[in-house]
Amino acid sequence: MSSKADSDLVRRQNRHLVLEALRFAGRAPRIELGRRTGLSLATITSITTQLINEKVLIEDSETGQGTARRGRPSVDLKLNPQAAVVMAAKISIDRLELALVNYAGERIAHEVKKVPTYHLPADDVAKHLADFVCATLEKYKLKADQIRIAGIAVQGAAEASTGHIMWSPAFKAEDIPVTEPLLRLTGISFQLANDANLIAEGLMAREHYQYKGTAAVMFMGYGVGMGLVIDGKTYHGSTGAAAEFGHMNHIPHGALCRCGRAGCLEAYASDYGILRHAEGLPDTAAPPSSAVEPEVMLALEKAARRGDAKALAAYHKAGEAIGFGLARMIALLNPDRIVISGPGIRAFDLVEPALKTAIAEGVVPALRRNLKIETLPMDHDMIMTGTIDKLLHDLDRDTFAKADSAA
Amino acid sequence: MSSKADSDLVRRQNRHLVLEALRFAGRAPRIELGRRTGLSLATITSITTQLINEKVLIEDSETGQGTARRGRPSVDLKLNPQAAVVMAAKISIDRLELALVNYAGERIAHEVKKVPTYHLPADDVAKHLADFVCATLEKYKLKADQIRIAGIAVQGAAEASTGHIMWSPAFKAEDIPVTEPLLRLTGISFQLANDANLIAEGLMAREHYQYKGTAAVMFMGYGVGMGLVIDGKTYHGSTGAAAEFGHMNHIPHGALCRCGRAGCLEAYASDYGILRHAEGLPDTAAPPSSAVEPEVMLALEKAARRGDAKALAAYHKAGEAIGFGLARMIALLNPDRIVISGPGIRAFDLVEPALKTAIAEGVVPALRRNLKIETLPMDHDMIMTGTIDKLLHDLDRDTFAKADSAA
DNA sequence: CATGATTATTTTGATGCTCAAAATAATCTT
DNA sequence: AAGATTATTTTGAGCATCAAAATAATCATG
Repeated sequence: MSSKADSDLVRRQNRHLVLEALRFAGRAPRIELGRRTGLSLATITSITTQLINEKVLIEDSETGQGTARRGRPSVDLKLNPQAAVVMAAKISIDRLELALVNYAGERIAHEVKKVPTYHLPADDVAKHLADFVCATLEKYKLKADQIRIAGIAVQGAAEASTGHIMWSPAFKAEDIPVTEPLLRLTGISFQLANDANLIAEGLMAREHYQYKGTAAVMFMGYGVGMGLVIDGKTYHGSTGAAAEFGHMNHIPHGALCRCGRAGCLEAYASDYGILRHAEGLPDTAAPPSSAVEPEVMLALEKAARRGDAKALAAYHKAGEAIGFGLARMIALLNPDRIVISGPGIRAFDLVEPALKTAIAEGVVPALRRNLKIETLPMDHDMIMTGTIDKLLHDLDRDTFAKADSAA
Repeated sequence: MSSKADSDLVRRQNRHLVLEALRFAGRAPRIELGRRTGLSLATITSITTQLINEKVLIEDSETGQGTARRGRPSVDLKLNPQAAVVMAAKISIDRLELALVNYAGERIAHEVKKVPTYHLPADDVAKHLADFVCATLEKYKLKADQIRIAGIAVQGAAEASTGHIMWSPAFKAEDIPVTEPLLRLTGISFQLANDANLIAEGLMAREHYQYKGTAAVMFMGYGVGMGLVIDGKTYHGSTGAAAEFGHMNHIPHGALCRCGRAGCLEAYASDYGILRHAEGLPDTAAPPSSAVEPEVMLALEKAARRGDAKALAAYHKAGEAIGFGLARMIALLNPDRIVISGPGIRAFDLVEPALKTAIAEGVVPALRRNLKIETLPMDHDMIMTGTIDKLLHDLDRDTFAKADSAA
């Protein structure tokens, strides 16, 4: 089991509790922190004065609501924006994105750079990113050592343990080293993670900052992805590349997938899979090397809504694939929630009937009795938001919850 | 996150550490407990004298190895067998089993009762069990309140949260209430769990008592089951009925399963599924209502080994089904180990080639690079052993690690 | 406008836990 | 019988939590 406990552990855990409560509430007086954490006011005083001395928290005299009640007025505490700078990056097709955020979670910067990613040699990926990072640091007059924590979100299979992108729709190249060269070129140590995992993390963390159960967050669009939250924690698998839902087999020896294998769920339910079927191409037709243009998918939706039989059949097939995929996931994990999002959700009404039928056919009733399936409109910023949430949370836990965080 | 920490938590966790070390070692002197737990000798003395006063531990003066070294001789500590009595039950087809174990893990009793389970009305299940429990208690001159913890293992979908057996091959009836009537009739509060989960728990717990990663333990035989260990802890899902691997869909609209649905993995890979295919019956042929006799399966194996084409094809199909099922699980969870066991493992050589091919076809290479697949000969006692291990572990954590366990 | 009521925070003293170091215990060596 | 050696216990310091008491900073009110 876990390791030995001592008074250090106690303080660390309770400091973390206070920081978490404050991150959730934004600002709160000591008495409310006591209520939220269950700690006595004496302890809250002890912890907060320490944190204030370390410049992790600040008192905020602006009374906030003019609610002039009698009695000594409370004084709000909040996270000190100056305590740290966080850098979050996002790699997607033909586009790099970078955000700087202060410790209070306020965005300092948001930069975008267009880079033709697909044909980039593996070794150039980190170079482009590093250039972008350095330019941004310079623009905002920051030194690398002021970045207290940094992370990168990428679509596809990201291996956290090695810091390599094993495979991503943004690149033709495979097994791309990222974190090691970035550290060398910029002096900043980045964490690499799959974008779906990060969205799931962000989403569930927001959910009253205390989601406890098991949930799957699925994305449909150019590809099909999934982030898993198991017993309240995002699950990353043994190498950090879990929940490859899009490349979970749907039909043995089935349709040809972008990844070169046959029968993956994506080959039926991603943009190109749907399109291929709607166009009457055989399942063995090679997937396109670049993303399907949004206009093309919009046109296909319109056709389906006009009643075009081929288009409808393609969406039906996609719904069936997703439904059986989810059914298999449910059989294995018995989650209490499924959240479906992604750009493809625009056409969710077209896939939903087949999806529901497939789940009904593929899952033992006992397992779907308490299951909630929700949809969530896609917001492209969710990836950045999730990444930032995770980084701030890690910073709270691993750095500022420790007693000597002063630095 | 977790709740507030105080000195109580510290003591509880460190007591647990000591108990765990002693359960693993069997017996050990204080100095070794210090080494194993990382706690100072002063703390070990404090904790152990307390535990000895509470009669949870005892000193064992029998020097053990006659290794007469110089210096003050160490004195071994061990778990006090008298500290508690644990009851473990197992429900399988036509058979109830009961074991009594003392706190040191030594078996006090092992009773078996033949009961024709299949046609039992739902309400009689708990009655039969209760009678058996009461008779056993009487035989060993024990009162119900001496049983400190009790658990039941059952094949099929057991819902821990409600204490109902949702569905089991042992019963025609469904949704059978178990723990509630048992408590009423015997005064003992049982935990209900799926047998595969319990085996997984026992297996991984033994593994140096510190297995940390993600593993799947699969069983093949009359049915197909799975127990999941995720990040070092057995995973039970939101209602306690996770890892219904046998009823994970393999082929949409596929072969008829015992559970009434179509295309479940079990319909291809369980004894009856293999047999049905070997006998040339259609996939829609109704599964038998009772277990396939072991002799029949042995005969089928022999036929396959003689080169009988139909038998070979049936095993091939089973291997493919299991392989794709595992491939899907791997895509989702990226485990670092898969352990395959169960009575069906006798014929593993017959299914293995197709199984391996299916995994190779169905899993992204990155996810199987570090994956270990092992087989383990089935030992029917594993279920009992796993149940007992889990109960003792729970007892350590929830009862004896608490400071006032004296009772 | 001074005094009391009220609410928030800090201080104080008690208690519990771990730990390093010193003290004790129980052996074997010589 | 006096040392050497190894295991355990005792002692005193340090740190954390908490309940209760003390203090601070307001509003209410006669």
